[in-house]
Amino acid sequence: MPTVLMVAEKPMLADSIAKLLSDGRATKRKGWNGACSVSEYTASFLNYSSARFKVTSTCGHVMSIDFPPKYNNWERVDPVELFSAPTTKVEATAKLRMNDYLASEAKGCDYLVLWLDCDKEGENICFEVIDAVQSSMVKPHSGNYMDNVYRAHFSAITEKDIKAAMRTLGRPNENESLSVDARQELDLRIGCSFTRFQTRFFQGKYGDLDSTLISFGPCQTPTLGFCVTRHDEIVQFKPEPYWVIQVRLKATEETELKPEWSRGRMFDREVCQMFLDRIKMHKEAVVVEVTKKESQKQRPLALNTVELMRVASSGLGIGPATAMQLAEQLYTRGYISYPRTETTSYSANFDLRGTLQQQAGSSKWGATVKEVLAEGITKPRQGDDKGDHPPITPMRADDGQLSGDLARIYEYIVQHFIGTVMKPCRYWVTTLHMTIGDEQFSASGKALIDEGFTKVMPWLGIGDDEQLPELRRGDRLAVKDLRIVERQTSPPDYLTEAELITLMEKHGIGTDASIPVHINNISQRNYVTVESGRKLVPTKLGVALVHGYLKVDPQLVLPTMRSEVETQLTLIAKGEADFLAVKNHALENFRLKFIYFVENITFVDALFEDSFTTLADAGKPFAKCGKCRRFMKLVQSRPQRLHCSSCQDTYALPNAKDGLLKLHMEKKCPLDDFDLLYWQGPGGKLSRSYAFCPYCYNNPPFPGMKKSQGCNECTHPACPHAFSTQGVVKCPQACSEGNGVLVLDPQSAPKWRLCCNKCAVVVGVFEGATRVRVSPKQCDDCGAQLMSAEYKEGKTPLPESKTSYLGCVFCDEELGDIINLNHVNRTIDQRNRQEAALSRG
DNA sequence: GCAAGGTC
Repeated sequence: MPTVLMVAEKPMLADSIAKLLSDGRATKRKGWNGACSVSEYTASFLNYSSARFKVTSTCGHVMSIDFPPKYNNWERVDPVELFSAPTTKVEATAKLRMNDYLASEAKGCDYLVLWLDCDKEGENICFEVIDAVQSSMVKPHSGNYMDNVYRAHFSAITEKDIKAAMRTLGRPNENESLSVDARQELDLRIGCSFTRFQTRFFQGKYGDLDSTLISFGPCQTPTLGFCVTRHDEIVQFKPEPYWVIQVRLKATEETELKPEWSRGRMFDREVCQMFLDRIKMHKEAVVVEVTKKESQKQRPLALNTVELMRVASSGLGIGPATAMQLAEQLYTRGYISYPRTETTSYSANFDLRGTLQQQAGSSKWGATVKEVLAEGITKPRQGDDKGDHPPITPMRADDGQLSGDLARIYEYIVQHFIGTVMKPCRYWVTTLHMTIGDEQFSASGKALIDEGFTKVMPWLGIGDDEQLPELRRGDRLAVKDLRIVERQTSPPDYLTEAELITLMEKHGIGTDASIPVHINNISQRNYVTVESGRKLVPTKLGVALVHGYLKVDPQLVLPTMRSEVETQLTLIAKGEADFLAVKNHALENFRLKFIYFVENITFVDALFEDSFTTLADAGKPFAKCGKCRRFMKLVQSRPQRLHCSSCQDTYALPNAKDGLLKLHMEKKCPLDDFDLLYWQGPGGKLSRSYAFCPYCYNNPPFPGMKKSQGCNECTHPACPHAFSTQGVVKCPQACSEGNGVLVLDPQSAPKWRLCCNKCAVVVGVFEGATRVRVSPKQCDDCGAQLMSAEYKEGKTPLPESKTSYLGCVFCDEELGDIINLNHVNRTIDQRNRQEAALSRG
């Protein structure tokens, strides 16, 4: 009996496929990588009356593309090289060990059936799976491995579709896969080369440019472009005055009517005045016609991901990335169906009624649901079936466990679902046509006929205030007021997140899964900020960048940058163009663009100069330069650095966020006379800390030393700050990075501590001592340097209340708690646990 | 430290 391995794109799909194909008889077990599951059953296959089936999955892409490690040095590698550098494939998610996992499940299998999503990415993952399992599977008699590899083509996760796909297996499509390979390589080379170049060019050049990374990408940059384009429209907008005739009529005893003038806006006051003069003697308006026609507000289409993100942002004030995290949670907790889908149409056998019934007990909309169930469901509008997943729908009722934004997202999904099976909202639109003299005016209002779905989505409903008073042809209304009003044309508002999502979708920038990532990116990179109403306002960095591209090469920021490449890639997918030819052509095109951009960067820089202050104008005097003995300034915007304006030098500094940087007690480096500084990382008392010389930190003084090292790693044989004098003992953890040494942290009083100069180990010593020193003498037993400590009278924890101590803190058992090794042990425990987890995996 | 695309 042959064994057939079947692989889906995600665990959930593997489960569904196995369940459908085995009519629910499959047995399920957890895969050893912790993420996937394996379902097994027996059924017929090809000409075999009986075959053993194993259904499992990947978790998206198995592999990801990157440059080999030696190209990851931003200092040494010229970014233009990234257009020709080799690339390698690395596992997309290392901890899942997907290659090993798939290979182990494939052992002894005779056939492979690929059930990856039916799109280009899925086709590409097919070949990643093939690469992973090929050598583990049984070789076919023909000798050609691919003979036993099949591809299932399905357009919905329904019994009918999945079973049909199983009956009509095809082969994986290499061209489609190649088009994705090309896309990946282009994105990598283009994105990384531009990002590295512009980051290195601008970073450190300006004082208030707050960004450690100035990224560029074929999706994120056009996304930013949309926001800046709107910003430009607002800034460039010139308000123009215009005039209208405004009239107030007495409609009934209590109500007034303010109809609109048929000529609308007049951009010439004199002309407007002329019209007013012609009619101002009239004391009445005459109703000349009343039209009344029925209109409808359409129900929503079944909910997909992009629409959920839009509503979350504009209606609930929840950003797309957060909205998707919440939706993911609702899904894993069983409240809603799979939240990543493009489909806006329910399949023919979708249990609308059953889904609706689950909501009948709700205190919020139970009554409405019962009405709909009693009257009967209205057939939903016809949406688009993309064949991926069913629309997002509730799967079970709220059991009171949901709160906050999680509950709000859930409630919206329920309301939206109920809305799709209700009637449209019907209303009358009444329009009154009136004349005052020869001028025409009109007013229109809405009156509800049937609220339909707006009963459950009340914010879309028609308000009572939209009604007009009952009037008939021939009615005369007294003019209460007639005048010219001056107004101004107004600029558009900043782009909302919801509008941005729509623009991205329209131009094919990103996918439903990646749209929130791109929006997050441009905000985290400090290109835009999210303001009230989730409006996206570009920062001056965002504006300067986009204007720079527009000046040098507008294509770099236009939405067509992506779509034009996509068009080319589709030719590969269809087999109409050669993979290498298209890829190389696009690469060469962007390589030339890159070179041109580099050559013309001064044009971009000119815009930066207008927006940002130079280093010399920024920052505050901080520490003295060893060369000129003048104060260097500390520039605090990220990445923080020191700048000497007289020497025109800039020195990089330790750059973790929230760390503490200060002068090191007015001490100087004996090598270069620079003021020494002291750095404590963001973890407070548990993080590494050390003294360092800003010059040596950037220009390692001795062979074997690297950049970014402090005095605690300096090999100076005699300097009082170097580890040769301040080091106490080899790190007890034998840290992986090499020969770690515990070095006295010179500014740690009163919680004195030793920090390993290689790893995260921290040892507390002599807490409360007024003075702690490392002695030049060594312990005869263990070889550690002796340490001395001094305490104030009455405040000493030392044995026999002594106030001073000299000895080996590691051998002297009398010291007890005065030496605190807790953190060492904790670090070692952590490491052991990690290693154990890895070897188990 | 970099892209965009899958999904956990």
